[in-house]
Amino acid sequence: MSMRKTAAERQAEIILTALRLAHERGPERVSADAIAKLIGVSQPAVFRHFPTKQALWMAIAEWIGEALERIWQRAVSGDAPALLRLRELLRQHLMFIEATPAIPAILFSRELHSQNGALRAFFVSRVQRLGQLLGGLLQEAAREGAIPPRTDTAVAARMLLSLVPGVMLRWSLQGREFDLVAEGMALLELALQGLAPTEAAGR
Amino acid sequence: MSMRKTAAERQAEIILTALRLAHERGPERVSADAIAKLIGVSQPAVFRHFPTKQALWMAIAEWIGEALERIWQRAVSGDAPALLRLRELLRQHLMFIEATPAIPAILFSRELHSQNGALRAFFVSRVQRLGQLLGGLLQEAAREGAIPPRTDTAVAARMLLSLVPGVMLRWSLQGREFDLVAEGMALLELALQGLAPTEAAGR
DNA sequence: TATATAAGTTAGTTATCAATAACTAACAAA
DNA sequence: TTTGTTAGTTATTGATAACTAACTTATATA
Repeated sequence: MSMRKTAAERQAEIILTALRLAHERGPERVSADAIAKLIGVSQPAVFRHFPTKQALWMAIAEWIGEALERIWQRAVSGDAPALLRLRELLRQHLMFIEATPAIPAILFSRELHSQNGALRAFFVSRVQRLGQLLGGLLQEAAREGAIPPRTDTAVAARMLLSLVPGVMLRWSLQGREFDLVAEGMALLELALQGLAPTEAAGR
Repeated sequence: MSMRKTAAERQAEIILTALRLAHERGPERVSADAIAKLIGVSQPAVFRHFPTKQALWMAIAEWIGEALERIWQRAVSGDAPALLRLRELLRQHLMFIEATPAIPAILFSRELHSQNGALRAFFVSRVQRLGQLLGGLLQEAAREGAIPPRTDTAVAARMLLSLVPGVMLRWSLQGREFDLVAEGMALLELALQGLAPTEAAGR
């Protein structure tokens, strides 16, 4: 009957269960009690591994942040043309979100927006990090001649940085009834047309 | 000491106070008790005017929906070129959101995303309504020759429909430290460049 | 194999929430 | 001036939340 686990195992279990709950019932319903019941321990056991609820949210955020960083790094480092790498980065990014549906729920949650300042700061830093990566790829694309050299890559990066969460929000609001990756990539292509050097080179 | 008000007055007062609380403390903290304390009545008085909490949220949503509809109508109906009316519509839309900062808080709230199905359905219908108006303006613009006639106006409308909440989310996440209207309009211009008939006609 | 320690338990506390029951005071119209 | 309606009250309930104190047991290793 003794199903004791190491702290590291239990912490991972708690984080994954919290992600599941955040998606299924909403971030607000991620309670220590709900997690405990799902993994088969008592409610205070959760607080043994995370001293406060806020600490648990930070651990969840870091889990997401590390996963995203791996995805971004893999896409950025490559020798394909910059615009292709940018497409691939956003495609992988959207695929990860589709596979981890708790992310929109957490990103849009009040836990983030009004309650937990540290959590918000962490996500802001991740958004800015993505902005830097996109900006860098756009600058490379400008040097490669794939987009006009006069393009304001900072504004263009911020446009993509708005487009991605925007389509996520619509996806979340409409009950995930359209294909997030397909829709996101379609909107990306349309946005990139505006940066194409000539009418014909939109491809 | 008797500060009795008519039901209509009290209902309006409750809705406006709820909007204020949704912004200041987050939609989750919009409790009957908090509202009651702010307007100087007892907590059950709130439930006299709205039978359930959900009914209050629906009334809040309808208040927002009606305000937006007025703004959209004013911008759509006019005789300026369609693309100018589209810019004006989105500018007025963003100005209203800047003046009513509870809207992003509610739009991203769990109240909307996981809890209150009727509320979510209402906001989805409002988003679709905006999509129709934008799509209509883009079709007009295509007929006027302001954008290429082959443009897929439905996809373009959905791009704008993602861009707007996306910039709202970034604004909200970053603690409203940039100018929502200026940033939104800058991103809109960049997005419209992609639809411009020729390189030179980007203006 | 003893034992320290880390992983867990039971049994609480305090706070906040939506909602209801039972009642009262203001008011408008017949 | 009576009478029905409506806006309000106080008091309470039942859930659910985060968190804590005090105690117990599994397990790795000296």
